[in-house]
Amino acid sequence: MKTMTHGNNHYEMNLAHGNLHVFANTEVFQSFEQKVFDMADNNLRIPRNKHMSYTPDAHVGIGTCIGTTAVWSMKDGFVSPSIVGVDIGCGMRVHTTPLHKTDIQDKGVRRALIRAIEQYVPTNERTNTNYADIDIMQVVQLGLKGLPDKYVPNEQWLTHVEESTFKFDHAYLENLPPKIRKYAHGQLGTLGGGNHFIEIQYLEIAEKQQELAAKWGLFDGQIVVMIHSGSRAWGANLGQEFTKVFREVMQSWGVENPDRNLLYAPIGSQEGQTYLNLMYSALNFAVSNRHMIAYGVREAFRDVFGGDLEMPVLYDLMHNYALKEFHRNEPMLVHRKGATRALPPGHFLNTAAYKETGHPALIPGSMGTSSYIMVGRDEGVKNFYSICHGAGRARSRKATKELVTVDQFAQSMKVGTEDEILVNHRSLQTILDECPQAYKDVDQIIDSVVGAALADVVATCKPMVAIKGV
DNA sequence: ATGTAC
Repeated sequence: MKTMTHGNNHYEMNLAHGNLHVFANTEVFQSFEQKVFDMADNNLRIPRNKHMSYTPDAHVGIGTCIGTTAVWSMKDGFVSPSIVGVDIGCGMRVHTTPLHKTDIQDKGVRRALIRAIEQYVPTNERTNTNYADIDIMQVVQLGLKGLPDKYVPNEQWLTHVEESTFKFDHAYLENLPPKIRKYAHGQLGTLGGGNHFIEIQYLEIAEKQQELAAKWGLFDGQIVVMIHSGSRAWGANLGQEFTKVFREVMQSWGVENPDRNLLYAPIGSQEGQTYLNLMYSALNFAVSNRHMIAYGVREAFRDVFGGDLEMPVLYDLMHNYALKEFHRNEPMLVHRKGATRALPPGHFLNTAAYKETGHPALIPGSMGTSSYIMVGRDEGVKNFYSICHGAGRARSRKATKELVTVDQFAQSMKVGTEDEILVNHRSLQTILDECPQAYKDVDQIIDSVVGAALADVVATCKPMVAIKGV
């Protein structure tokens, strides 16, 4: 196997079935296990691939590694539910506040915020919202534009997002899995489990980015709310259903891959079209879910700090999807599975509000560590403007529970000190598999991305409160 | 990831 280097932190590996680009610093690159490269090689067996890459947070996933960007031409390419991932539309959202760090340093105030947020945003399995005036079928068809006006505080909530409506052919809704509607309405505006979270953080603006930060309405010491959630059972049901559909149709075509969990079909096939169209319904659910979580968080902040507190959206964007994008003079299907789009200043794909500056790329850390607000660079073109989606898991949930003690977890949350990061759980045991020790060192990941000239850090977000589901 | 489960 031959490995070429293209400048800092950019490797190109010549695998048996095609080339894999890897963006990582030396330390991170050397830490990858062979399994992730074998997995890439299986993915490269899919014909006519235009680009396949790993960001530094890459780790083994089902069929395809988390941290993959994979591109095909819309004309003769492939679509893969395995390279979208099971949590379709999973993504990040940040809201700013006028508050300063010192306003919530008091633990009593922070505990009041946790209690208030939990009143509006269900965080436990099987706890639901009850927005009687929301029609869930309008939401999955029209995204944010399918929500009643009363849940849209102002126009800005519709413009500072990757897309307010993901357009698709609604006729395909006839092919929805039968059980998908069952819990959908009650799950809109709920957090979900696993790595999903709501964090209250304060900002440290990067020295060289004061001007851009000010343009985005950010200031040093500012309190912001970061939300990580997805399309809940709606996307999971679609993912499951189409895994079955694709496996059957691949069998009937006689298509073989060493990994039975790696499923794909031509974009132009009936199965490919059905999946692509319905995937967009999950993206509409996901962005609306994060919107409604944010709406609940805003209500909670208003209960604590007064009814006129404004919480503008900074941005909402996803890291699990396949989008049709125009690159290299043709329409391409860009899969991002645990990879974040980071468009540079002036790029035509930017939403109008961020055309001039490039949009905020929102990168979560692990619990108890920093998160980052970044901005893409022109050089990102070499990776179709994809950067990391977070720290990336370093070990499985099971292995984490065996390795890390609750005490070690508590220490990393600074429990008992003035700077303790407060959590909504009585015991850390419940969420031990989400401790920072389960993840790679996020600073190494960010260093890899910055060093590869894919993006720059605008602000570091330091956690003060972490709200997790189960 | 998912009121998980060929």
